Amino acid sequence: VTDVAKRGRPRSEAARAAVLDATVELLAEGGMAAVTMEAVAARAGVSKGTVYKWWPTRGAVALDAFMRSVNDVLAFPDSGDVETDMVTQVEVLLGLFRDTFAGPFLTALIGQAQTDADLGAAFLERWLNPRRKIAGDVLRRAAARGEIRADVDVDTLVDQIYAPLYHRMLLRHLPLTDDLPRVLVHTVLQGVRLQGVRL
Amino acid sequence: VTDVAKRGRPRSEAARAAVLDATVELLAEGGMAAVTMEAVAARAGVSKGTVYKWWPTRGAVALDAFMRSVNDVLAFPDSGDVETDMVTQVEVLLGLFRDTFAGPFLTALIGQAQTDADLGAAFLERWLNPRRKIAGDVLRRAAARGEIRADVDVDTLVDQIYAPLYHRMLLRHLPLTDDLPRVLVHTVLQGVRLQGVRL
Amino acid sequence: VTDVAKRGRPRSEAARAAVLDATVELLAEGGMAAVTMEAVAARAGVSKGTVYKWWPTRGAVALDAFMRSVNDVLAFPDSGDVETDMVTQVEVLLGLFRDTFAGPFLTALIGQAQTDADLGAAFLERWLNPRRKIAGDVLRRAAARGEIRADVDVDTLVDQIYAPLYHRMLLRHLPLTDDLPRVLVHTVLQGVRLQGVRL
Amino acid sequence: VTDVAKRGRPRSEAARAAVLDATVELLAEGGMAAVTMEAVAARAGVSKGTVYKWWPTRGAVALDAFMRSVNDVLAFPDSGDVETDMVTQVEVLLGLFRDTFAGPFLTALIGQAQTDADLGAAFLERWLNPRRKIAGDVLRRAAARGEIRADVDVDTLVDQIYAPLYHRMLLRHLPLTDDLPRVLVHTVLQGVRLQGVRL
DNA sequence: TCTTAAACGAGACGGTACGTCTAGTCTTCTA
DNA sequence: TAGAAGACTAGACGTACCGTCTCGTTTAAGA
Repeated sequence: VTDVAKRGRPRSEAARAAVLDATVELLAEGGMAAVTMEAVAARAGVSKGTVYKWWPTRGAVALDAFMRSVNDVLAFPDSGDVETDMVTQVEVLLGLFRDTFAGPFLTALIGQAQTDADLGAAFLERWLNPRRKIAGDVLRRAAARGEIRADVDVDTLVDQIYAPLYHRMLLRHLPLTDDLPRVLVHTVLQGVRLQGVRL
Repeated sequence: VTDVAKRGRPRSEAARAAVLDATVELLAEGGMAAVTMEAVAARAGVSKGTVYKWWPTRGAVALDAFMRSVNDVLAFPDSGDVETDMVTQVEVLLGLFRDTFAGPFLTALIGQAQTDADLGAAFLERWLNPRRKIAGDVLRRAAARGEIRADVDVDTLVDQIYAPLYHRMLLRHLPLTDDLPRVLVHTVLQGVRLQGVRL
Repeated sequence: VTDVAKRGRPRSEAARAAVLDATVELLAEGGMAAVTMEAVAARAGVSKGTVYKWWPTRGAVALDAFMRSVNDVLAFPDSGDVETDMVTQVEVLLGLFRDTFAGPFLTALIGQAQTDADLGAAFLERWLNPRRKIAGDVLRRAAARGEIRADVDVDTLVDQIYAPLYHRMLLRHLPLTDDLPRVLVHTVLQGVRLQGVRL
Repeated sequence: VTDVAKRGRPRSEAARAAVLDATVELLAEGGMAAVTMEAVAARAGVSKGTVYKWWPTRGAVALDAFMRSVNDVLAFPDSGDVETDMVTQVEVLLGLFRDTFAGPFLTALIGQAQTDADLGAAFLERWLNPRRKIAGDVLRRAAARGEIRADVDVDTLVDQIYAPLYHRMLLRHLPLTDDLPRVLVHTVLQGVRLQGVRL
C-alpha cells in the first residue's frame, strides 16, 4: 500500500483514454503508418507533450491500445483430451487474427518491433509469453497423463502450432483457413503421440 | 531477341551497384532505420533522383540489395530420404538466418513489408515462394514414393517446418538452436508417415 | 562574306521556332515562373540539349521570344512639333505595355535580369537603348529648332517621360491611364521650353 | 491593451533576428540568388520549419530584412521652398540607392516581386507608398501655398521625379549621378510652376 | 554513292532547393 | 504538478529543375 500523498494535479484518465481511442481509429484508417505521435495527439485532442510523458514511442501507445481492446481470451478449456483442447484454442486465436481488429494490430506491432527493441520485449511479456505459457501447460499436462511422449520439446511444439498462424498473417502467402487449426494440431500431436496412429 | 533500339543515355550500372552496396553497409551499421533514401544516395555518391528513378521505396532498394547479396541457396539435396533432405535444408536456412547478414536483413524487410504492400508482394515472389516451392516438391516426391501419406497438406507442412524459424527470428522469444531443424522436421514427418513410428 | 563551307546537319529552324512559340505560351499561362528550360523543351517537343545549345539561360530564350513577337514599333512620327510627336510615341508604348503581351513579357524579363547580368545587357542593347536613341533624337531636333532649351539633359528628359511607364508596370502602384502620356510629356516639355507657358 | 493570455511557448526573438541577419549576409555575398530558404536557415542556425512558420517565401524574408536594416529616412525637410525640399529628399534616396546596401536589396526585391504578387503588395505597402505619400504631401502643400499650379497631377509628378531613380537602378542604362536630383526636380517643377520661368 | 560532321531526340546522371512532415524537446500559462 | 498550447532543432520525405553527359539517329555537304 502506497500511502505516499500524491501532490499536484492527478493524471487525467480522460487523456489516457482519448489517446488509446485515437490510436485504434488511426490504425483502422491508415495502418501503423498513420499512427504518428503527432496524429495521435491531434486526434485525441491532447498535447504532444502529454503523449510523450506517458509513452516513449508510438509502438508503446499501440501496444497499450491493443491490450486494452482485446478481451483477454486466455481461458483455456481442459476437456482431458489434448487435441480437442489445442484445436479449440487455436481456432479462437485464428478467429481473433482473421476476423477482428487484432490481425492488423498484431502485424503492425510485430513490424514495428523490428526497429524498436523495447516494443519487442514488451510485446513478448504482455502478449506472446502468456499465451505460450498456457499452451505449454496443456502439453505438459498431456505428457504427464501419458498422452504424448514425456521427452517432448514443448517450446518447439508450441511454435509448430502457433508460428504458422503468425507467419501467414505477416507474410500473406496463404490464407488463414478454417481447417488450419485442426491440421496444425493433428499433425504435430500425431508426431509425438505414444501409441500409434490416431485418425 | 529484342531489336528495340535503345534511345538515350543507358542506365549506369555503376550507380546501381553503388546504391545496393551502400544499402548493405547502412543496414549493417544501423539497421533498417539507417536505410533512408537520403543516406543511401549520399553514401552511394548518387543523386536522390536516380535512386527514386529505379526504386519506389527504401524497402524496394533493400530487397534488391538483399537478393543480390545472398548467393542463392536454392539447391536442395535429393538423397532419397525426405527427413535427411529436409533437415539439411532447414539447417542451411537456419545458418543463414542466425550466422549471416540475412537475419537482420529479413527481419527488417518483413517489418517494413507490414506498411508496404508492394514490398510484401515482391518479397513473396522473389524470396519466400521459390523456397516454399522446392521444399514442397521434396514433400510431394516423398508422398509419391510412399514415404508419407498421399493426402498430406503440403503447404501447411512447409509452414510447420519453416514458420518457427521466421517466428523466432522475428519475435526473439527463443533462440535458433542447432537441434531445431532436426526436431522440427522429425516431429512433423512423424505425424504424416505411413508406417508407424520411426525413431 | 563568310564562304566558310558549313558541314554537318544545319540548324533546325523548326526547332528554333518551336522553342520560341513554347516560351510565349508558357509565359502566357504561368508567367516567367513557368518558363523553365525543362518545360520549354518539353512543350516544344525538343530535347533539352538543343535548347541549351542555342540559348544559355531561360532569360535569353525569353528575350528572343519577346523580340520575335513584337512588331517593331520604332517608327517615330515627325510632325515638326515635339510635344505632339512625343505624346504619340508614348501612347504607342503605353498601349503596348498595357494591352498586349509585351507587358508581362517585359516585367518578367526585367525581373529576371536582376539576377542575370548577361540578360540585362542584352535587354539594353536590343530593346531599351534603340528606343531611347530615337526619342532622344526627337528632343535633340527640337532643341536644334529652338523649341526647347539647347542645354537640356536629354537622357534625363527621356527618363522622366519613359521611366514612369516602366515604374507603374513593374511596381503596380498606379494604373497606366490614357491621359498619362499627355501629362508626362507636357509637364516635362513645359519645364524645358524656351518661351513662357503653353497651355 | 491586450490582456489576451498568451498560451504556449513564445516566439523566439533570437531566431527571428538570426534569420534576418543571415539574410542580409547572404544577399551581400551572392545576391538574391544566394538567399534560399535552405541557406538562410543553415546560416541562421535555425530549422527550416521555423523559417517557413514565419515567412512564406524568401522574398518575404528579404523584405523584412531590408525594412529592418534601413534606418527609416522618412523625415522630410520643410524649408518652405518646394524645390529645395524635394531635391534634398531625392538626394537622400539616391545616396541610399547608390552608396548603401539598399540598392542591391531593392533591385533584388523588385525583381523577385515580378513572380511573387504577395511580395509586390507588401513591398508597396511597406516601402513605396509611404515614401510616395510624404513626397506627394510636400507637393500638395506647395500647391496650397501657390508655388505650383493647383490642378497638378501629384501622382504623376512624383513618378517623374522618383521613377528615373528606380529605372536607372534596375536597367543600369545610365549611372545615378550627383546632379540627377537637381535636374529631375527642377525640370518637373518648372513645368508646373505658376509664374514663368525661374532659373 | 559514300563518308563525315554537326544537330537532333531521348533520357540518365549528380546536384540542389523546394515545401512538407514527423520526431522529440522545451517553454509558458492554466487548471 | 499535470496538462494544453505551441515554438523549437533536426532531418527525411518525394518532387522539380538545373546543366551535363552519353547514346543512337538524322541531315546535308564534301569526297
